[in-house]
Amino acid sequence: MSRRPGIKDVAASAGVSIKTVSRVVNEEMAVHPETRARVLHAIQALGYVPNTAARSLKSGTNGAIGIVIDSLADTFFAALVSAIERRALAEGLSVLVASTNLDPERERELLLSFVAGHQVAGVIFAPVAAEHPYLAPFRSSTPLVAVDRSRAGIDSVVVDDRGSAALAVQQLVDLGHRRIAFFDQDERFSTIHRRMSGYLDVLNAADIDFDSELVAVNIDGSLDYRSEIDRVLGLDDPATAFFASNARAAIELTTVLHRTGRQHTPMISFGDFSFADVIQPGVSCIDQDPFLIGNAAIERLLALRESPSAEPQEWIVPTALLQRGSGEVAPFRSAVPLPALAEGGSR
Amino acid sequence: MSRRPGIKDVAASAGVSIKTVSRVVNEEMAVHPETRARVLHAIQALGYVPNTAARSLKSGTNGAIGIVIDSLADTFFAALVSAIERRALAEGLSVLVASTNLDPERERELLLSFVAGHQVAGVIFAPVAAEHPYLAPFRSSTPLVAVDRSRAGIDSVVVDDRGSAALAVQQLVDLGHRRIAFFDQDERFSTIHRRMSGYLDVLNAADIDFDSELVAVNIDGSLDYRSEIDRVLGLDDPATAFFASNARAAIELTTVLHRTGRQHTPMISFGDFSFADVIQPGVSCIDQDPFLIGNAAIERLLALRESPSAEPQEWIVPTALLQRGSGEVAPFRSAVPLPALAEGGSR
DNA sequence: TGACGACTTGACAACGTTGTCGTCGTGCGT
DNA sequence: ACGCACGACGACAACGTTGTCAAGTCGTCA
Repeated sequence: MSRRPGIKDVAASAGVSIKTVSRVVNEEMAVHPETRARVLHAIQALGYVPNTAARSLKSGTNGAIGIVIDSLADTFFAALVSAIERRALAEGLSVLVASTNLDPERERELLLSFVAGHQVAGVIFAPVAAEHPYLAPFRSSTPLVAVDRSRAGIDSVVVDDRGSAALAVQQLVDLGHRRIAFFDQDERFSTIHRRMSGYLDVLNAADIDFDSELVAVNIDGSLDYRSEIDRVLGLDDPATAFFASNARAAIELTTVLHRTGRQHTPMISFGDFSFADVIQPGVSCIDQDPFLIGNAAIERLLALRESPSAEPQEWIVPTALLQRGSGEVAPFRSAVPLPALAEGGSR
Repeated sequence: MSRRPGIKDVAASAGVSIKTVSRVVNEEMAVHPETRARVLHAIQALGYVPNTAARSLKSGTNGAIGIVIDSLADTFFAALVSAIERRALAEGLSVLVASTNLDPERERELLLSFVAGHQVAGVIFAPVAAEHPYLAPFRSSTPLVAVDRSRAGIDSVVVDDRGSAALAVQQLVDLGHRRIAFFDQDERFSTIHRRMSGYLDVLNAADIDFDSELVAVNIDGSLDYRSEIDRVLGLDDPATAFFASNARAAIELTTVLHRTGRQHTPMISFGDFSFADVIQPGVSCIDQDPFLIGNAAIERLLALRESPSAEPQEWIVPTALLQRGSGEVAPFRSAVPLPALAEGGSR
């Protein structure tokens, strides 16, 4: 049979030159209405669809924005991509997604493939490696925006990790907690490092000694939450509350605590998750809205398209402490007198 | 400054012809090792990355597989895409994702853009429209696989909606339930239509009259779960159990029931969701594994690449009824004597 | 009437890569 | 010594589209 119809076939069928067809397709003016109608009819009849590859070869850009994230199976990133896609659509841009699975080498491949290979109109990525020297040649021509984790010299959209974490921990301290477990510390994420700083800030300000026994360290994602939880709750001076440094940890914590009948253990999570407000008690969270972050990221990217040589900015997206119950509970056996707050929380 | 290095620059720098560079990049044999080394060195030095657009223009395919789904914010689809991406990566294919938001017109645009515009190596899509006549010209050249919802004449990967739903409803009937609410009926999805058939199958076989009062109808996603739940529980002959026809409905049901203190109302969900096994009682589910479906879909797609003219097949991916508690409860006031089962469920 | 501008159209090159084919040299068999 | 096969490489066209530029038609104004 015949191959896909190309612009040539349309031109022949409409009795015009290929350039005129091109003009019609691209909605350039200066085409006689009658000619346009003939061409349109031929396009319709043949089912012509312009070839994207040829188009972007010619124009040097492919009208897509590349997104590189940790994993699509992560609901935070899935929602992030969804937000970006919606806005990109309105802008007439399509979306190219790929996951790194936290592998810096794969990150490199993907970013170079997008920027140099596909010549995307811009890239939004959750950085894995500490530095991305290989992106330097493209800085001036392709807008790059880091999300979730910031990097020096690159436009970034992040939340105030340190401050937000401090807010959460402060609430626990105000309720009388002195032994707050930190789940989990993970070398791979600078965000978590900053959240730890916020945690330490509060302890310092409240004159509470930092105890590394209260920190669960996650090596390559292989932390056994069950046994770590048992450990910190079994210390001579046990934890009276949990601070989950990320949603994944919060989910694990919640699951284990519920399964073992300790669902009333005070806890606050950095990062919301579905059902955090359904279970009893509701899990109090620092809410890090993926839609907000996604929208901010693509907004920044679109701005960079206009003025490519703008200085890199770091955008801080606001968070909120959602008080749902789990984080508004004083220690069961408190050594200090409780303030009026006690049970129940606000809201 | 200088523009991005092209194959010509590499050729000049290495002192060879562009064709030789092409050979090295594509790992064709018949290149002298020493020459190859020179070229490789030049590539390294210049930071050359081959242009994808030109490549796919020449070869007629772009080495990507297109995925068209309802929405990335839906965890089921996010996991599905994640599974497909992993397998595609192993195959050296990249992934192009886009959401329809259930708009058939947008589905059409996306599918045509992928198949005709981008000339993808294959498409996996969750069909929205009842028919896709515009895909006919590509049937022979581009592998197409429908997921989640099957369509005549197109390779499909689905679960046995009718049988699985029947399995769940049967369990409720076996426990003595005669008034089982169906949440929700939604015209837009044929899967839900088939699940309804399974529901009716069981009622018929058990000689239970179908009562349309027990069915919550969702028009364009605007169902008010809260009031519908109140309605079916307030009937003269009220519902004693719920069958959620989809995960979204299950989440809404669970949320409302928990918030209103009726969390022990018997219920089974078609479709698992996170935390279904954490809350108390756990929500019994028909488990429809997105990874299983994703893997099957891409496996079928890869097979179609080998033999493009194979007859369309419908693959049925197995489901499992996860008994977690909520679906193993007899009616509170049962008109019939209870079998030995009673409370607690198996597992 | 002639010239000039506005509008419409087309021929052709170019984008960066790969496929086709031909050339050149070298080693081997006879 | 001659021919032949084979390995290594390059010149050139082609993929489908858009940008550049020139050419054609028509109406209008002096």
